[in-house]
Amino acid sequence: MRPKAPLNVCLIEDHQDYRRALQLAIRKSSHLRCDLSFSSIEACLASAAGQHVDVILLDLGLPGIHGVVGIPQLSEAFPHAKILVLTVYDHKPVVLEALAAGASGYLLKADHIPTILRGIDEVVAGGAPLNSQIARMILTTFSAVRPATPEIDLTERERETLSLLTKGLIKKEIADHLGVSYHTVDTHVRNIYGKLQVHNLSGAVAKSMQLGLI
Amino acid sequence: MRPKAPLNVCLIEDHQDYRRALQLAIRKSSHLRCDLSFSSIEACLASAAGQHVDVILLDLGLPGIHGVVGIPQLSEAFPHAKILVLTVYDHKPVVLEALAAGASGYLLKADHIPTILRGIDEVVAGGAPLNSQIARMILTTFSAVRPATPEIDLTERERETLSLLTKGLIKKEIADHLGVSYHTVDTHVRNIYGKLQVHNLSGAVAKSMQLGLI
DNA sequence: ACCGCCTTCCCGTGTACACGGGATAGCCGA
DNA sequence: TCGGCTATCCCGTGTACACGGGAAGGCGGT
Repeated sequence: MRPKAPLNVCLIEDHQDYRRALQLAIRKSSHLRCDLSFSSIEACLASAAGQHVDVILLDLGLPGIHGVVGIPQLSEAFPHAKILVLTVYDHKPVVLEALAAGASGYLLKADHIPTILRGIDEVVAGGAPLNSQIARMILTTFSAVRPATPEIDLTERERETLSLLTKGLIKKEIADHLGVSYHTVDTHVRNIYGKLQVHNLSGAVAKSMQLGLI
Repeated sequence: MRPKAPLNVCLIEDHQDYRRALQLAIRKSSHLRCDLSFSSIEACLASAAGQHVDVILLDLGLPGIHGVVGIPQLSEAFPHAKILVLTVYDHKPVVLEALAAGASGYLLKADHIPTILRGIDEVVAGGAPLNSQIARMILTTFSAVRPATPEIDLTERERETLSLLTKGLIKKEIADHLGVSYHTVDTHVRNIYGKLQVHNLSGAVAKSMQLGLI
């Protein structure tokens, strides 16, 4: 079941107490090793470069290089390592950035130690351990992209108009873009309002993006 | 910590043995009840309609109505229930369909019983328990869509304002909502324009949604 | 103590939008 | 052939917005 060689876990976490506790907990698992532990990304890159690392447990709110910024650097320095974010931040932009930057999982410090240990194993096994709140955030973010688009059928021109609106153009610019008059665009927009049941441009843009119409 | 009333869990699973085992395991948790257990969606809809259910553990490969198809029907019959998929299927289309149809979580039968029990609690707490393989699938599916977000830090008020804008409210309504004057909202919006480099509401809404700022 | 940032409020001008009307023309299916 | 849909164009009125200015209080950091 377990791989024969123990997994090398590297900690990057600036809170001494939490880091120590984590390190101790990890060391209790016979299949895990945790000899690398740093309070900043710089320190890790400086001291651990070239070492074999399987999993990096990374805090985000670090002194010096911020975790999100450091993810690509860590990926480069430790190409085989999976990066598992472990932080208190649960704000959407941070989460999305971290995952986009290459993190393989995202746990919160509110998660219990056993959950974190399980996360280490899961990430090595090719999984993506996510705190369930984080998972929900991601699902709601992307469920916008694929709702069973309930019968809102815009005409071709309306879709074009909407698409240009979501680029921030004003009606006049859209008119030029489509080679029609301002009035035509205005009419299209009115019809869009009717179909989307909104009463202003920002509402139309919001709704169309939520419904994945564009 | 625990809510006083026990949570009602409903099982829909056609494998007798697995269902029994699950039911026993759930009943061992003092805060969970599991009196409803069916081998098909039809049976569940026929017998349990109107009952109060907190969580539905749903298998997908069922005789009769397939799980994915049944999710909307279950949502309608049990509006308050969270649907937690528990199946062997880990194929992407099935997973995405199930989640798009309204499932609040997706676990695999390979997950251990304690994981499933934890999933029940998480889903009730508003989380989205995902098997880590499933989570990875979702991340890779959507990571293509997401460009690296350049750091845009809005203030709290700006975020609130933006959030209300994406609901289609006009400035005056936002002012009322936040309990401030129109002028204040106007100022916030101006600052948002500066940070997002746009010049109108629809552009701000579009950009913030593209960047996942809200 | 001071500076910078956030939040709050205000004035005024010009512009863009929302929406009530209306119209013409082409295309397609009944 | 006629009604329905789409696309195009137009007028006019009232409203909302964009943005130029200005200012004051709070709060945190130096």
